[in-house]
Amino acid sequence: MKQRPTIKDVAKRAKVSLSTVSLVINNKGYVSQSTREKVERVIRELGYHPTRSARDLALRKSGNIGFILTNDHFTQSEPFYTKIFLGAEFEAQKHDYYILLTTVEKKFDSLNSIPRFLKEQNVDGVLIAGQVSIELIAYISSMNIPIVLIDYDVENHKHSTVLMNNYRGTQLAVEHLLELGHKEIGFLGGDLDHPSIYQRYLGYKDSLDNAGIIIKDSWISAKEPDTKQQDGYNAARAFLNNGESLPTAIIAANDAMAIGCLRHFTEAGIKVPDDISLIGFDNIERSYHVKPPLTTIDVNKFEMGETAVRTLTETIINGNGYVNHIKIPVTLIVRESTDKNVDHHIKKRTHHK
Amino acid sequence: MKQRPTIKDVAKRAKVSLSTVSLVINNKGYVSQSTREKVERVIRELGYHPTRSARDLALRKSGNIGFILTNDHFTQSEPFYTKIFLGAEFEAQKHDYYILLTTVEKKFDSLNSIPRFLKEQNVDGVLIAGQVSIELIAYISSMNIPIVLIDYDVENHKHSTVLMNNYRGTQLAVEHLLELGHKEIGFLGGDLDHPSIYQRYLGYKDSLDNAGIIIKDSWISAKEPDTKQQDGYNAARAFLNNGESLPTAIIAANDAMAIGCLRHFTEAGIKVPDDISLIGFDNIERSYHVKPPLTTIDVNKFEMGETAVRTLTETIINGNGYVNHIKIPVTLIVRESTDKNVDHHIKKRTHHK
DNA sequence: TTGAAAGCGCTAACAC
DNA sequence: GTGTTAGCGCTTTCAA
Repeated sequence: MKQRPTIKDVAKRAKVSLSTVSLVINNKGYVSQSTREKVERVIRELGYHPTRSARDLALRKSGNIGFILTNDHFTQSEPFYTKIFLGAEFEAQKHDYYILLTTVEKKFDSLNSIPRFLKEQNVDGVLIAGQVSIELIAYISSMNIPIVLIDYDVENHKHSTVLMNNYRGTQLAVEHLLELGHKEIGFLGGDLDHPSIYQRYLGYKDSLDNAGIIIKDSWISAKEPDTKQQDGYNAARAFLNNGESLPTAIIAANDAMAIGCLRHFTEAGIKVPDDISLIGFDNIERSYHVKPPLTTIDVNKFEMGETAVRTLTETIINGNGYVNHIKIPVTLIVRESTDKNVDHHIKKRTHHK
Repeated sequence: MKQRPTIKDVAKRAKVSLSTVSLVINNKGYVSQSTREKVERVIRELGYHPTRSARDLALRKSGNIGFILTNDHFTQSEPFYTKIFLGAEFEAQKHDYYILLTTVEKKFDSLNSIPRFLKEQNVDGVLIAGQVSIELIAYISSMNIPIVLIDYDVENHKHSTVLMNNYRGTQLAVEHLLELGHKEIGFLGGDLDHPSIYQRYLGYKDSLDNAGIIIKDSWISAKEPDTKQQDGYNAARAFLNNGESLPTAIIAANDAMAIGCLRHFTEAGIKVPDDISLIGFDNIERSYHVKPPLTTIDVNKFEMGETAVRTLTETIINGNGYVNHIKIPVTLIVRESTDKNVDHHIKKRTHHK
């Protein structure tokens, strides 16, 4: 790094003391308007910027926050976490923090899984995104470093969380379908043990309850082990084979499952949305490219990152007792997979007579 | 950050001076085996770790390297740059550097496009990945900060580069096809002005030249404006409509174009690899999922990141005069889109008589 | 409202 | 081999 001006140079040139310059830089204490302006001018002339390491040393902080996610999450093709990172980086800038990004393996391994910024105590707080091993979370927790969990909720912890509003998401989906005239609405879910999926299920169930609609067992398929495309495909087959009539619309636990479902329907000659409406969740890129494009639920990932950093900096300032659970709002994206196909059905039934 | 032991605590407890401890930590100078062991033991006992800011301040360096890529590149669904980042982070660890990742807009804008670690001079060197605006590169260059360009080659610059060996890639592709018995090999390229694409074209051309095969104009389509899937689709149509007979195999400038080409062939009833063999380039995720899975060229992204950091640290040490141009080796991934379909053709032609 | 001086934790001469 | 000491550039009492 090339030689650059120090606070001393600024002081000398502005003919004031070091501390005055420091006060100006940090907008602290009382400095007369005239000296302030003078100092600011010199700073500009010299192109002065405080040296981070010196400041951090004096302040006894690292000036960094760590961002941890799993390898899988970081290199997955859906840019979900990268967008969260971008939001985090944007907000960190406002608080004068740098973000140290690192990935860890899914399974905990006390030798390799511990990010070096933790070993070296080079962060003032940590952001954890997605399903990071609870052992690691416990480890960090034991170091007494402020933590904010993003898009992941584990039980029995005392950290702040930033999640998307899963419950509200399926609520929006149901409202949309009700407005279109649907009364028979199914839910295609995978692993209900996953907190997010369960919230989505609850949002669906409560909304129909509130609308006075009694959910038939045959409208729900939630026995799949996971929530991937293949699970959606299998679940769709289960729907078709259960001997009951299909609901007029289905809400899937996520887009991947919706796409799998769509694929099976297509193969079985069932048309979306003509024969049945379909809603996904997550607004992944592919949800837009399938035929028909999926109506789905979107969340602002950038905002998740921003909020997480804001919460983390507050925790750093207020101490570890500060805990906050934030749900980021979701929005309904209406595309072609939902329609008033209730009418079609009625028409069809009429024809059948 | 909680109170932690300093070098002073270690010295006191080990009953040695500060400098001895420092020497032990940094593996410098001469320290007797016995004191070294004593100090190391105390360090372990106290769980001591040097404070970065203090060290950086004393060393007058930032201890960070910047990693710049465009927003588009970072959030694209193909995890190309994220893998490069991972490799870079891995190597940075060895050199005791932290990586500050930031994205910039594609178009340069002197107000917003300049990463803050540059303004604040908080990096000792910079990695630039992909097509970052040349204005920004010039700006950084003017700051006299060491730069290494990754996967991007601009003319007239004096920086080190880490590129994949594009030339060797198409050479491998041609060799593979020749081994299968192909003699009529086409090239489906887009924008030949792009340095990487041009290298791929050259590798193709030179290999056929060396094999004594004279390339027919009709085997080459390189008039498309870009290298996306749609361009491949269009190029494939051009092939079919030029009135000449198709070559027996085609090498595309990248997987995206190959997939577009494949799609058009499928629509036109041309079977891959039965009627024609097809090779892509880049080994993107989708190249594996199309039917048939594409034979393609792969490069180790992780290694690109590692190499870039290694080169950068060398430049930081040796000064900006140090320039190195490194090509990362590529490998051929044989899948189902290539076959000895030359024989099929011959058979067909025989039948036609 | 401004200045002097101590100290943050570490490195690197230089002396012993 | 090991200890002493003077910074690195900044913040922050405490006086003035």
